[in-house]
Amino acid sequence: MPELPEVETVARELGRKLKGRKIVSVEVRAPKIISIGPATLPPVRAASPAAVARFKKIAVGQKFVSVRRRAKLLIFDLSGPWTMLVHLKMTGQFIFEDVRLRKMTGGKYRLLNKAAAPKLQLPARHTHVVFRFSDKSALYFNDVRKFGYLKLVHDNELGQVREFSEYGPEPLDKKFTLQVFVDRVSARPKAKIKQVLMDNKVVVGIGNIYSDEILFHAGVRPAREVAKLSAQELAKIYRHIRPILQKAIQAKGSSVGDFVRTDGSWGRMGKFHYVYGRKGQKCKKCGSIIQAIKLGGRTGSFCPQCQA
DNA sequence: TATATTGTTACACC
DNA sequence: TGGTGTAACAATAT
Repeated sequence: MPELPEVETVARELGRKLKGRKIVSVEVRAPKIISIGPATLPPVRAASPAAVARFKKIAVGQKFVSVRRRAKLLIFDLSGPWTMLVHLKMTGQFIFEDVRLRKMTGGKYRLLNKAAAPKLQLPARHTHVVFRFSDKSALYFNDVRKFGYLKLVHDNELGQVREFSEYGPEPLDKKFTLQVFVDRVSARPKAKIKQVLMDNKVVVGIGNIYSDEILFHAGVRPAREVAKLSAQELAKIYRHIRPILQKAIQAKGSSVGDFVRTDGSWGRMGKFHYVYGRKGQKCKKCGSIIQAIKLGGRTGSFCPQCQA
C-alpha cells in the first residue's frame, strides 16, 4: 500500500537510476494503464491504439531528467516539454533492471539481495508497461489490480492537472505548522480523526497504514470526533506525523501488500508497525489485544488500552 | 462464488 | 449550499 514514505522511496531511487537515461522503446502491454493529457481521471476505457502509438512516440527518444513526488503522485520530468505523472494506487510497482544484473544471471532477473527480497523474473504476469533504455537497462511497471496509471502531460498543461490543485500541504514541509494542521483539521469538526488524517485536502500522503500508526503513538482512537479532541491531543497527533513518516522513509517504506523497492526488495518499516495489520495480536507496549473497526468501509486498528 | 482490498470520485442527504 | 457520510469503481486473489 504505497503511501508517502513508499512513494518517496520510489522517487528517490528512480531519480538516481533514471537520470540521463534515454528511452529507446516503450512496450504497452495493458493499454488501460496509460493516458495523455491533463484530464483528471485515468481512462476507464483502455487507451485506443492511436493513443498508445502517440504515447510511445512522445516518450521514445526522451531522457529522464528528474523524479519527484507530490502527495502520492510520482512526477517524472522528461527532457522534452513533457512530464509523466504516475500513481501507484494500491498495488503499483516500479522495478528497475540493470543490464549488468541480467548478464550476471543469464538473462533471468534475480535480485541481489536474495534474503530480503521476493524472486522476480521480468516481465512478470502483471507487468503492464516496459521502458527500455539505450544501455539495455529497463524499467518495469507492474500492477496486480491495474488501478495505477501513467499519464503524459504537456508542460504547458501541468497547471490544469486537477490532482495538484486539490492537494493540501506536504506534511514534511516546513510550512506545515501546528497552526496549519489544527486549522485544517478543525474545519471538519464532525468527522472522525482517522478519516481526516487520510484526507488529501487536509494533509497529503497519509493513508491507512500511517494514520493508524500516528494515532497509536498519539494515544488517540481512530474513531474519535475531531470536535471532541483536546488541544493537547491534536498537538500530540501533529507531533507524531513527521517522525513516523521520516522513520518510514529511512526504512525504505512498509512492504505491506505488494509494495517493493525499485530493485524488487522489501521495505523494512513493517517491522515497526504497532497496530496496522495487527488485529488480534498483542500490543507491543501493553500486551492488550489490538482491535479493528470499520470507518467508512476502511479498517482502522488500535490498542484499546494505549489509545483513549 | 462472494468477499476484501484502497485511493479517489460521485452523489444523496441534512 | 456545503459539509458529511456512504457507495461505487477499478481488477484480482483467495
